Amino acid sequence: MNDHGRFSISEFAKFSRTTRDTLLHYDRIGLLKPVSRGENNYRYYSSNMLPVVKVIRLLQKLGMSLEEIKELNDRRTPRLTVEQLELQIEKIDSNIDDWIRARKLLYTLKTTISSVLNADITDITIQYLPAEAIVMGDLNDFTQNRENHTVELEFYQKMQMKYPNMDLDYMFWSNFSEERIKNRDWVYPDRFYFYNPEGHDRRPAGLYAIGYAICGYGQGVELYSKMIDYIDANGFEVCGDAYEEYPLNELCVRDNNHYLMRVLISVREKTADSLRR
Amino acid sequence: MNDHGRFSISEFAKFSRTTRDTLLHYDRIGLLKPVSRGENNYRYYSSNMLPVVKVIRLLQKLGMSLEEIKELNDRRTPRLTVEQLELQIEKIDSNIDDWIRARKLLYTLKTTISSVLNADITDITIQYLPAEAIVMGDLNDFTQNRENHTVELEFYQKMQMKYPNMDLDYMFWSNFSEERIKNRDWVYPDRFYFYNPEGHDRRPAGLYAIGYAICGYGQGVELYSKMIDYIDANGFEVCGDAYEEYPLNELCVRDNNHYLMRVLISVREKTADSLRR
DNA sequence: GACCCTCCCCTTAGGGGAGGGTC
DNA sequence: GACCCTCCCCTTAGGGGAGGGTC
Repeated sequence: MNDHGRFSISEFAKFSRTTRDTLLHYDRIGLLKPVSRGENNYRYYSSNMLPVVKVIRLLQKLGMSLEEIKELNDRRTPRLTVEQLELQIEKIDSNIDDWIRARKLLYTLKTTISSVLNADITDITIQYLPAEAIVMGDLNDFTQNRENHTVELEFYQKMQMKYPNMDLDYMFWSNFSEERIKNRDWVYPDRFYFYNPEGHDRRPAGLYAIGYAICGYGQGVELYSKMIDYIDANGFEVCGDAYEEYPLNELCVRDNNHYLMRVLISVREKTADSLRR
Repeated sequence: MNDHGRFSISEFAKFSRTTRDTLLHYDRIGLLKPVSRGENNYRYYSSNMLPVVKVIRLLQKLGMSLEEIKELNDRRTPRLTVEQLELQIEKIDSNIDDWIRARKLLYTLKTTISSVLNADITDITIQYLPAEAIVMGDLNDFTQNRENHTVELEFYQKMQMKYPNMDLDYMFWSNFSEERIKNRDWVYPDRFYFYNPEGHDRRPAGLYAIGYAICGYGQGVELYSKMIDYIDANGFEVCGDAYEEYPLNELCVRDNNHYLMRVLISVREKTADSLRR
């Protein structure tokens, strides 16, 4: 094995799966010079330089600028290289974690949207739903006319404290207590929650009245009245929390008055006792 | 939950873990406009826009330009979004695979360098070495004065055919047959090989004479003579292939005459029979 | 005809002020 | 004093020719 490689620049570019332009640029900035120049001034590369290109490209993908790479390269020793390699391996591990999280987020978005794509949204229905993993926030503090975004910010910050390792980039929705629903008071949600496969809380399994409305955020209040009438008229009664969420929202709908709101209200069949009242 | 968010641009930047400048830029190119502008012309954002920022950033990380993202965004419908999400999830999976491969490469480099950092390189030694996973090439064709880089290119291309799913970005080294060593002919290697945790071939377990030289590529030939003398003088004899590799090379050494060459020659103790000859 | 050279201009996604107004 | 606005200039890592020579 000798060092007098005779790969022309384009051959070497193909060999190393980069481009001629990239190699020209590396030469220009002094990061990677060809082993030799022909009498015609042609650049010649050696196969030994291949892994060097590979490592440069990898460090770039890991976020280093060519200048930083050049600096490392100019000071390289076996010991420093081992140190750097260990560092970069850690970075790769953290990248992999990031991608796994990102995947979870996209997957949750996908299943959320898919879940309503084929749903019949014109009718109110009563369905049994299995439990679902969510993260439920603390009681919101809407006293003294505190502004909406302050309360949201608070929720978000508390969540970050409580679950420092959890991804909080999910959309969050509104939860109303049984009392509030019975009082027909559905302006200020008691709590915020969001779906997350790792959530420790549960939207409990059970019967739910499910209704849909196409509307903007907070513009679908009349659905609640309709649902409560429907629940009563069909021999059911509210027996737990209500959940208001927007499976189709700005992420996939352009017109902000045409989001899809879904309301779930926990119900049970009326008992003889409740019928008597 | 209403839509009249009142996050100022800097608040929202912090909230969404981006920068003010980025949000300004998104506004400028029409990708993400604030929900409203104050009378003072201040930009106001709503918490609902948070996942939108997240998804934009994710798509960027997945290699899309802001223009492409804007285009998708301008045509978004629930169905198209689901399609896109599926596509991007596949991309993430392929990214994860890429990082896992990259990790393997860096890890192999690291262990290779580490393995000689503390080695005593002044003496020739005889050591038992366990088997090691490698990828071994076919017989090289150096007939008719074929050029070195042609043979290397051939090796590389054959390897790509043979192991289409294997990473070929490793450094490859020279293997000499027992005959060649006995004939003191170590210019043209019989085969090339490289270390790879997934290699199907093996550098067999057994006794090896191990020698080191600090030199440039192909400049350490006298080590072979020394080693053969040493082997003979100590009651051993060559009984298999020799391996010539450069654990410290351009990747971690600046001076191309100060690489570290390591030669392994397969040996066994002389038998009574071989002593008699 | 395909490949190589140098020189020069262009792009994306923001970052960094300057100069002036607002909370 | 801290934050907001607009306007304008700057950067990194190449890609895309043009104009001319080489295999």
